[in-house]
Amino acid sequence: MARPREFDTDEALERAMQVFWQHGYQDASLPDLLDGMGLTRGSLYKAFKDKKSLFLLVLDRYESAQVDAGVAMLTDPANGDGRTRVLALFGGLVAAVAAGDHRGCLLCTAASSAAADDVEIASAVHGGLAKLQQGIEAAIADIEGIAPGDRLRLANTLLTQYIGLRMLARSRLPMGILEQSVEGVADILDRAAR
Amino acid sequence: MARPREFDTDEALERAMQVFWQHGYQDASLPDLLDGMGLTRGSLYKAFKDKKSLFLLVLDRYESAQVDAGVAMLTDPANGDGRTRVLALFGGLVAAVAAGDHRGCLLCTAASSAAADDVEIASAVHGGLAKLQQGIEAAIADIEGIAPGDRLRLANTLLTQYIGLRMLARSRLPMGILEQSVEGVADILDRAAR
DNA sequence: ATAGTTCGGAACCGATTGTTACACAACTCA
DNA sequence: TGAGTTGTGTAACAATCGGTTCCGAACTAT
Repeated sequence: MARPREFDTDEALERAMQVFWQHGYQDASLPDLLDGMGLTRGSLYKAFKDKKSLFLLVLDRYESAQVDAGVAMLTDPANGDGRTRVLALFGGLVAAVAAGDHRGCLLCTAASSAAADDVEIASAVHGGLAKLQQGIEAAIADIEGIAPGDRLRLANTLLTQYIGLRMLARSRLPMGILEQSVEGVADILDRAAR
Repeated sequence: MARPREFDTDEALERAMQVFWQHGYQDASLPDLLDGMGLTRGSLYKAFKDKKSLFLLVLDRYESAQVDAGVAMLTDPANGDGRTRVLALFGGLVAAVAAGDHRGCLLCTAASSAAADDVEIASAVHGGLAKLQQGIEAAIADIEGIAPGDRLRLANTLLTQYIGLRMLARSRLPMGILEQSVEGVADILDRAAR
């Protein structure tokens, strides 16, 4: 009935996520996206409406890929006890930076930018972070010695730590913080568990 | 010999800081700055060279005003013991947000934006954060029961916590984290001191 | 008075922003 | 094969960006 699409929508979305992840919502220019996605203006607007709609799809993809993977790791008993799983989350973060990944967290970057003024974007960002929050809380619940009443507060502390570290990862600042952050988190966990 | 400046340079710089604080370096447009500072293009370029030079002056002002004030509070024994001083830092942060201040941290915002690619800006940002790091470490040194070898790591953990909280403050997300963050920090301190 | 400097303000620069319009190509279905 | 439909590619859009340059007016110091 009509001409078929010459590119794979899913793959284009994946590439768009990489561009937004590196540059943020506003600082990712349309030429940046077109280059990264490998298509032209006409195709992009035909397939994804406009820049904001594309970003909302990317946020959704990020949540169902990156965030859900982290939550799955935090909640799967096969990965060890709760303490091990939490430390694995932060260890993965440090390892990524050591490997040259300075993109930080797509959600955190969006949350602190002017993009957060948009209701739909803010809502999507909030959903992703809340999901991560619950993942951390679930892992904490699998650590012995931590009172149930302390779980939420501790989870919030760790989520804040996670956000701070990902911002530092993005900054490329030689503060020497990331290198010993896992030990710092381990201290928090071990001293909370008594 | 010449016509005197009709505006106060210091006051203009203060207003410029407010604009950059709220919008970040890139997202603060020239009209934004002109409106906020209450002067015209000709005057701004005559007095401050260009946008980047103005921002560097603002970063310097931020460090010698906001950061130094925080460090002074962290290091002055008149404000109580080290624990009290650290908690006051975070308490002030929470109070500011509760009062409607969602500007976050000028240094943190700059650090995570593309402005950090500029060497001079990155250097100034690093200097400010390092100063804060040392202030926190000094306060920790005044807490009994914390081994000297643990101070730096604990200071880094708290600085990360501080950065994360200020990013959350900027996001306006209703995560319910800021409200109980002081208790979370108190837990970290109390459990580290044994 | 005069030389020197800064003022506010407008005009303009080239570049970039996200978006739209349109002609053409490609495909399916009858 | 031809009609109908949709994607592709490119040009052009209006708006804004940061930055620069000009101007007559205002003012001070010599």
